[in-house]
Amino acid sequence: MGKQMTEMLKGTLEGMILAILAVRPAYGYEITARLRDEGFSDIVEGTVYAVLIRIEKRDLVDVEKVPSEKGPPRKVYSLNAQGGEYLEEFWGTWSFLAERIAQLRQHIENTQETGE
Amino acid sequence: MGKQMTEMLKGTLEGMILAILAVRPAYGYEITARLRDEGFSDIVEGTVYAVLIRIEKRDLVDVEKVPSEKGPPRKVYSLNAQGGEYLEEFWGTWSFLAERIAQLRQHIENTQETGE
DNA sequence: CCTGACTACTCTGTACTACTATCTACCACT
DNA sequence: AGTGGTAGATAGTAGTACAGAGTAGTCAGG
Repeated sequence: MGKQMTEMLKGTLEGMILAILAVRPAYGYEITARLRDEGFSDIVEGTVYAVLIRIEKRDLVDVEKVPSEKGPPRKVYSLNAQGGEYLEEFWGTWSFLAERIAQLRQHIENTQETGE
Repeated sequence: MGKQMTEMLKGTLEGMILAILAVRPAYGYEITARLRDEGFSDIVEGTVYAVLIRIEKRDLVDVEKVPSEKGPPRKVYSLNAQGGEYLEEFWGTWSFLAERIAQLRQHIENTQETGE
């Protein structure tokens, strides 16, 4: 994983996982696989589990143990009301940051064009 | 500063500062003030200086001491070639992440509409 | 003239938190 | 016994927050 990406994931990975859970409940291994499919190719499983444990402790998700055909039972996480609120906050924070950064980028492009 | 914002700044603040320097050279105090103007109202000076020292050590910027009318001499930072490359990388990483997150958000909205 | 208050400016040290790497361990089927 | 799905622990690295110190000018009041 690139160093820049690693740092950027701090503060966003948690939100992304909550967002995934907002679509539908899922378990750790599945979430890892989905993230990998979406291009976060070398995300570490341990990282995802750490996030899941954290959000469970903060009571942002409900947990249900479901037996799987292979291996130990899955822990299926689903977003609860509190988690929904937290996710809303996340979108707010993210939007703010993304807008500022887009602005900065725009500013640079204008500068280069006009040679300010 | 909100906890979520604090975490999100990890990995992005550095890029933002480089982006500011890409527009024109600047010194620490000035950068802090500009960030504050743009809405990052409670960013701490010490945080900015830490980033500046780091990017100087990594040789992403050139430094010039300029006497100021008030107070100690300013350290004016300007982006060098290597810093420019690094900033390009940053935009790449950021774009990737921002796109995925936008996709996730879109997905949630669609889910809510159609009740998938 | 001198002192103290205020502003501009830089830098340092400690604490907190998140992600990574690596490893352990469990379970079921072949 | 081996393979693949599944969960978790631990130690290490790195970035930001916060608090505070230090330096160098200006200006008001005595």
